[in-house]
Amino acid sequence: MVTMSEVAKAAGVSVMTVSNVINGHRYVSDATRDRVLAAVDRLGYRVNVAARSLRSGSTGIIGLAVPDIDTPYFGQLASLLIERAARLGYQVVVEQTGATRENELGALAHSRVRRYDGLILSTVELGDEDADQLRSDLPVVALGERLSGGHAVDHVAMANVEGARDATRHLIERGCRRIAAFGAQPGPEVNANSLRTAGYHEALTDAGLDPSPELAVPCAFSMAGGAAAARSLLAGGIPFDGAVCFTDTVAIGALRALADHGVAVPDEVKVIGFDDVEQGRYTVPSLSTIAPGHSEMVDAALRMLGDRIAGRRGEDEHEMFTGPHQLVIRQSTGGP
Amino acid sequence: MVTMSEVAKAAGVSVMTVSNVINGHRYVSDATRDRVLAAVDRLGYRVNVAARSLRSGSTGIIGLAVPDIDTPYFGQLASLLIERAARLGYQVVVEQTGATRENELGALAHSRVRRYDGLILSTVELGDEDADQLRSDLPVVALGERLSGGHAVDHVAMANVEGARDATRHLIERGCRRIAAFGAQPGPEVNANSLRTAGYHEALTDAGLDPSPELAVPCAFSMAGGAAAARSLLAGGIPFDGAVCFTDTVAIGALRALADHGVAVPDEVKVIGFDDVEQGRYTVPSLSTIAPGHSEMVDAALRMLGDRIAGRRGEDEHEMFTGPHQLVIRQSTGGP
DNA sequence: TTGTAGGCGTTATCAC
DNA sequence: GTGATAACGCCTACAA
Repeated sequence: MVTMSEVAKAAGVSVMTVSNVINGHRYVSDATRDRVLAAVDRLGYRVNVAARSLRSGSTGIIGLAVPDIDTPYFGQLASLLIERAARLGYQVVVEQTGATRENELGALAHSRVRRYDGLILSTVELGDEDADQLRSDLPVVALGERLSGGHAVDHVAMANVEGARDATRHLIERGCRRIAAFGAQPGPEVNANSLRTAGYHEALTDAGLDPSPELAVPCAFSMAGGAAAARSLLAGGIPFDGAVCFTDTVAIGALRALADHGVAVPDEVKVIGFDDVEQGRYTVPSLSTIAPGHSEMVDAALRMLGDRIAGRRGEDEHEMFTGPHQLVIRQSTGGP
Repeated sequence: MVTMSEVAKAAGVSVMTVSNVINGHRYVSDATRDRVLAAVDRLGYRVNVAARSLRSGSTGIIGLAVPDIDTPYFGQLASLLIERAARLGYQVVVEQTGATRENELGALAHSRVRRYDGLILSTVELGDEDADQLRSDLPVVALGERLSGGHAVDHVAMANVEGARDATRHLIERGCRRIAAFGAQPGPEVNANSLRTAGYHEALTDAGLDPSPELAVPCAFSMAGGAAAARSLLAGGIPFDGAVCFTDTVAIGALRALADHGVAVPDEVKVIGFDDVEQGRYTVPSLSTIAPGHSEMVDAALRMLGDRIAGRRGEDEHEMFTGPHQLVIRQSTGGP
């Protein structure tokens, strides 16, 4: 392993001069710089980041903890984050929690966190009761909904209520009267399910429609979940003419199940998702959805993390950002 | 930041004893161990990996360079790799190259590589002419096809020729006679396109069918690419009754375009993909495909990397592994 | 403009 | 069983 002192020896200068050249500091003559760079090239010297980290106290690495990266939503999130972080000079370690509370806590608690300058934690199962754990010395930004606010974390959220409300309202405007909600799960907890359920109910109530409990079908946020939810209604003979799916993956699964049962979308049932994953442009029919402002969310998360790493915000000042949301109309609700 | 020496002081022992406890070494009495662990807990001590890395010379980090992680194929690859690597005690830094040769080389050349114990490089644009660059002091495993073999790298590949041949043969057995290839690009280079094209031709020839150049449509390995390829045939009025798509994403795009043109799959045209991404189970119709043995490939890559990191293989001994492939029959070719 | 000394936190070695 | 010491490679001060 080539070290600075070997380069220094080869170039006939001191270690410090090599360091200055490597880090682009001033006060190095052109001649010296050239000699050093030549030696660097010749010997194949590369900075040892471990030593640099030890010295500087920072690692240049951000952790990203998500349930599973092989999922359209989290894949897109990770892709954006890695790209933007790279521009800021950070690399990203991806941890998969499998959406278990245990692993989400693990991402915080494990010794490995000493490796990160900051952590972006996409919480799914982490609830209010765990918020204390987030008070670590590690800068953390929570990305998700399972926190009711007022907690000791910076937080980036989606417009869950408003998005689900707009999606439901859109179906109502398109003439639907019996609108199912796939992924619904009313409850006191603050999470994507309950917030979107609230938005769904809000739109129904605003339109003078009665929420029918049998149309609020809980399901996993996955294609399999969406397919199962749709099948359960179809098999039960419960009529519906619209489906608000709480994620695009749920919607894709629902489209699949509807196709299996020979139900025409959008003619007999209109379907809308939530997330605006790229996939939705290519389903048959293409999928209407709520775009939750991924790009803005990633930017906000990085900005918050950067501020905190740099100590630009006090221990007890916490920021909150909600992504802008937008209705995207495609074929599954009668769009072009 | 709590250090070992603070813990040592609190527990009334030396730093070395703390280190021994942390690392589970022998020769520590139970009483001492308990005292140390209590102090660790009380002070919230966490190992500083930078210092440990500096000392040990290894980082516990593997790099994974892929074109874009927000893609079903690479997402699945990354997910599997992160999971398996975690079990081996490694974390994974994901780099996105955008499939440019420049960035793929960058993943190798940049100073940052000193951060990795090893690198898994999913080559797309890196060709034979770059193989020399792979001769770095960093353990590297190439995952992909753009290398003709005999090079100075460990290499994990897919059964491209055989997979494409089996896919094509399957369409022929199902009665197709004018079979398009979306993503085809014959040529002397060794890459996924040309190898799969070769397999496609092989199956046609074996069956006594003439490869018709107008049916070999080059396209990007993406949904947009597949849609464009299918549209170009449809718009050109070129008849075809089968389509071998060189990736599942291409196939999903093709399904979309066929649906737009009112072409029934599988009745009028049978479609098969390559990769077996989860998505393909939920398309309408569900997608027949070639499963390339992802799991085995990831295991092989990690094993090779591990061997090399541990120095269990000589500088000039290089290994090569080809994943097992399997035909998966779903609705798009008349399956259940 | 260049060089010297010291320490970041950890662990291997070797005494005790 | 436990502890003192010396590195690992780099960079901030300070000195020359």
